[in-house]
Amino acid sequence: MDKVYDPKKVEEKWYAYWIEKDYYKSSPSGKKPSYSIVIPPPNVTGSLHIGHALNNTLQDILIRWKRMKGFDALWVPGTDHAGIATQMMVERELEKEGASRARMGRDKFVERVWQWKQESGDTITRQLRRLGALPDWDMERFTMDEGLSHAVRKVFVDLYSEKLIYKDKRLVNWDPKLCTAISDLEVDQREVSGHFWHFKYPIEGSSDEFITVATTRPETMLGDTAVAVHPEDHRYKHLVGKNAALPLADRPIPIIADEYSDPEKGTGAVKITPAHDFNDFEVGRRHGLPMINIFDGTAHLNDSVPPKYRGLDRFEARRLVIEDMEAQGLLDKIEDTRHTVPYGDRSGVVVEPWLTDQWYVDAATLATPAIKAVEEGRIRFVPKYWESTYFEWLRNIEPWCISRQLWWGHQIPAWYGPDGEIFVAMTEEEAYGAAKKHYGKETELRRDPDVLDTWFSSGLWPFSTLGWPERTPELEKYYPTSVLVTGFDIIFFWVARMIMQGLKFMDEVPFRDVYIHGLIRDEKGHKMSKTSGNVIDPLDVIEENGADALRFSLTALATQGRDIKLSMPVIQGYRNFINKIWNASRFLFMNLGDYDAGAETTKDGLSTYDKWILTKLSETVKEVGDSFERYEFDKAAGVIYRFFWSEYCDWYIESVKPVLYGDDPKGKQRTKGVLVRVLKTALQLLHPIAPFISEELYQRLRGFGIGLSAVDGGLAESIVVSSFPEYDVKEIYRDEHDEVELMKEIVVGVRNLRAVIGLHPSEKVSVVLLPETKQARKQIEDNEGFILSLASLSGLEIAKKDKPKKAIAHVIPGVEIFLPVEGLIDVGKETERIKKEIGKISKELERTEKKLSNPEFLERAPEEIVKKEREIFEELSFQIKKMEDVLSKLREIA
RNA sequence: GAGCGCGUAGCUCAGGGGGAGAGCGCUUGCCUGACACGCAAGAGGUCGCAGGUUCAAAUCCUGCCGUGCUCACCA
Repeated sequence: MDKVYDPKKVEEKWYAYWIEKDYYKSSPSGKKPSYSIVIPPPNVTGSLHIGHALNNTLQDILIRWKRMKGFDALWVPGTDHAGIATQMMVERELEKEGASRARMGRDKFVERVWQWKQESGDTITRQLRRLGALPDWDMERFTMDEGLSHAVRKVFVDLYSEKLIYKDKRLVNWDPKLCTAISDLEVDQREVSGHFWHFKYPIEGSSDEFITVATTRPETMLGDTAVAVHPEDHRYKHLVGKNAALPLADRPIPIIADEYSDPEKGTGAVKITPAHDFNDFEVGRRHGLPMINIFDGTAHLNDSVPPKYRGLDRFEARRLVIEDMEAQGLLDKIEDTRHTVPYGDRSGVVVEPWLTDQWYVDAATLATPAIKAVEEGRIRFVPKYWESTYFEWLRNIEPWCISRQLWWGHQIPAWYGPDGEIFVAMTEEEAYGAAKKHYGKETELRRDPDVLDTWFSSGLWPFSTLGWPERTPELEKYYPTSVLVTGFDIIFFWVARMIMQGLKFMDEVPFRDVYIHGLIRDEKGHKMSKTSGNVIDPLDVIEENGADALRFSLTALATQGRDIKLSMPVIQGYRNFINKIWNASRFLFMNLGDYDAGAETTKDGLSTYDKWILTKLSETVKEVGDSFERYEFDKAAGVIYRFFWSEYCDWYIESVKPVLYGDDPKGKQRTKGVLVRVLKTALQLLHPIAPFISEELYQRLRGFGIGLSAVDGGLAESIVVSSFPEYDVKEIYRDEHDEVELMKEIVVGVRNLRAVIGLHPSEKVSVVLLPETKQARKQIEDNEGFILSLASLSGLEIAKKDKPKKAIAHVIPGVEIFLPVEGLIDVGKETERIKKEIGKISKELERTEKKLSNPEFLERAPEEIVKKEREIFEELSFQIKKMEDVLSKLREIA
């Protein structure tokens, strides 16, 4: 066995083994209770980033743990077709080849995207395997699969027939680079520096009167159809009803009174451009104003503006409008300002409010039951406070624009007759059938060219992946799923929509729990991004430190309700832990030799230390199980870490060496038995978090004839299918536990004294112990070997009363420890050390005394608290008193 | 502007009414027959500030300060 664990030698091998053995498979026809998770499908174009690594590690932990607990665990993997991202990517590829989407035509282009998907679409799922994620690969889904597409059409048709989907002409967020509508959520509001341009609009029929408006978007003035002032604004009251002469465009526009105008803001008069501003749109509707669209789809000015400006880009137009206004003396002034501007989160260009026909979902209607489900606790967010984020959004939800002017995605199942009549149907034949009925004859139809927002299909994911609308065995057994594990950034995009759609079409919530984990940031707390160059690539980490080290790090850091600051040194720390496990096991294997596999089951003749470590193990088993149950991943990892390193390695293994190197054959077998038992149980606790090393070591144990019981009975041929340890009170040995804890304190005390005088670790000396009670005396006698060995002593004297004259001392509750010193003690230094110690303890004693002297405390505090406080008082008093003695001794010497 | 978090050791973070914790870093000493990705011993903290509730507050409440995120508005 290598001195250092090498993940490369084991990871691939065991992953292949798990697949070969079908451990990943769920079994809908089986009798086991179900536990199911659907993966938040990563973009098919994506590659594994650190956020995916965290998200999928947590899901894998839950699935592996539940499988070991005897559940029929289903984890559905898959990817999302990511309409815009994928289309953009393939278009870029085409560009390099000198081809283009437009020249190719729709069918060819879509075919090309599919071809790309076949060739490269599995990148991210391949990378998930490297992480050790073990979903049910036979259930892998893609949002554009035929089955899922069928579900999408069905949902569209049903919602349309209920009028929950409708077509409407209103302002949308239009991305002029991608030439498609996007939803509110896909708009990124960024604060930028800009200007207010104050424009003077002449009043019609007056040569010297003006009304001044301020704008951050001068070019839109070409589409103005009114100027609004507040009805109560005295400054402008006389102008209401008159017209302003819109400069440049040379049109009269009415001056209207509307409460939207805020007298406090700007000039108090506001230009109204109903076709290019959401607020103005509302004003326009109220007053029946014309809506003049001045842009084409790429945000170049169209023929609705004077010829001079036609064809200009919106920013060129802005420049020219300002210039022209200034030339006409109508530019009043320019103010600097900071304001927010909407950007497309994909394209990065400024989004235009643009008047188009789009398909909408009546989200408010679907939201009502979705709100109720969470209010009533049928869905539980962990941590709970995310519920308020969820509620706030759903209670103020806007119609959801679901149509996208793209080619890659689910084409909307709507067909138009020559007169614009709409036929929504599952298939083209059905549409034609309906048209024939409607028109009374065969009629040519034109299909709506648009596709649906990608989130529309991912909103169906928890049931569309399980075969809906068919009532498949999978759907029956695994819906609702047990938990959704995801980041808070897609609560609106995805979580809320799944809940709305799940309740609508399954009449049942899509998942019981929603576990929201944090975002991974760099060590300074900044978001990781390619542009800032601070990304930690999970694949690099795996390459360098192994998947288990990465997984353990992420798990240990996954505290609830906090983002994760990740850095390489932290990962290395957990890699060291993985290596520690390797070496503890290596130690065991080196000593296993003639191991009798029956030894681990014997309970007779267990030593105090055996019982102590078994107690610690049992406590660990309980805490790990409880932590997983509560999604407290960090705690589970922490408990395992401390148990394994600070108890098993630091104390148990060390305590056992004399036995292993001694000549008591029975004791050796018994000890090996306990070592094995503890190790294999610890490996099981570890397995959900660190699957590879736990499997590797378990397989090596099997080489010695050691096994774990399998969930399905018999011996487990892999730790994956072993039965997760259960807490057993019979394995708690309180007395032995306490006894060893005292011995550990004595050992630490002795080591402390050794360090004080700078003794070389190999130098064996003798100490004098003075126990306060008979019980402590007996325990020290019983554990002499332990103390001698772990404190590397040559001898140990248990004193009655006499304390050694020339010695340095250390006091722990109930025991005084003396290390006799050859030659002279440095009295000054020693006095200082003891005084410092007394000072520390005195402070604590003071606090206790204060409490105990408070009659109200004695009266009102619970009895156990008072009792405990008294015990503390006794302990501390003992220590102080003994150290005072030491001090006076020191004075005698001096 | 509104909502939600977070301020605990040098750093990253647990804890969450009753003796201040971990990891990393730091100091000192060690290649001790699993491991230097290691072992041992240490140093280091008015638990952001101010009030309040309580026998008892790092912990609960209120306010303030600092900090982060989300949503909304911006002529």
